[in-house]
Amino acid sequence: MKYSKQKEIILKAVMEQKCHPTANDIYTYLRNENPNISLGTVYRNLNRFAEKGMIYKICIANASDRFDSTISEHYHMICDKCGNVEDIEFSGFDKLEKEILEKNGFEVQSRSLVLYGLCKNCRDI
Amino acid sequence: MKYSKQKEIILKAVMEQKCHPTANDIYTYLRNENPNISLGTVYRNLNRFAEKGMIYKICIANASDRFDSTISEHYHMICDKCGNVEDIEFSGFDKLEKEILEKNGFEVQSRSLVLYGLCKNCRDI
DNA sequence: CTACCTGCAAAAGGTTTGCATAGCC
DNA sequence: GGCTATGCAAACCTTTTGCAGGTAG
Repeated sequence: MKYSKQKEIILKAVMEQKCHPTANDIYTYLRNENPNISLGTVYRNLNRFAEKGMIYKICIANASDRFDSTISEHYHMICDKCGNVEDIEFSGFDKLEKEILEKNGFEVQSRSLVLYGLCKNCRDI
Repeated sequence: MKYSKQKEIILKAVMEQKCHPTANDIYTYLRNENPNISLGTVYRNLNRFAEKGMIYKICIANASDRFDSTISEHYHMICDKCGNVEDIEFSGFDKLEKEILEKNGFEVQSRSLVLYGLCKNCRDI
């Protein structure tokens, strides 16, 4: 992948943000220092990075995709009330995927698990 | 919920289609016999049914939502090549969700698991 | 009668894309 | 110099919504 200043700052921004930013979050964040950067470029590069496995793209029901600098196997829980995204460590799909391959002939290549509910804060209110 | 002819045929259509139809699939299917039905009505009612738990809404990354007449706990695998959706039976989240509640205070209310990969047919090609 | 429903069409929201220009190697 | 990336804006796709008229209870 060819170097560009934009790629550099977009990737850096994802790494810095701990809160699972959307493409638009990144765009807004970068606009401060780089008023000319375009939303199209942010989308293009985030998707490229995700394709290459450099970052992880989280697809969420009825909401913007989010991006995550953590690429090890993990999943997400999202609060239906405040929208906060938290990480979950889980690695319990091996057995299931083996069974699926044997029974259905389906070869799993990636997985998306999102748990929806209420986070601690919103439950307490 | 108040009766309407449209609700009746939309619900019937979901029950008849075994292939996890999108809202637009249902719309196209119903148009043959009911040229006046509107896409808005199809969306409105599918969402209402899903809210009431009468059908199940499957949210898929970068694609239209699909609807499923099976409402028991199950998940889906989707072929990246042909787009086919197959059912998976799985009920292994109880332990994980209990841990999450204890550790993070997050109360899971619903879950979305989608496995992406290659189905038998597409692997054979 | 009244509340809820429909069809229609327009709007919304998120994301992608075509094009001309600019930048890396 | 050639090829790829960018900025901009328009297009795109799916889904939602406002409105005026219709229908169930």
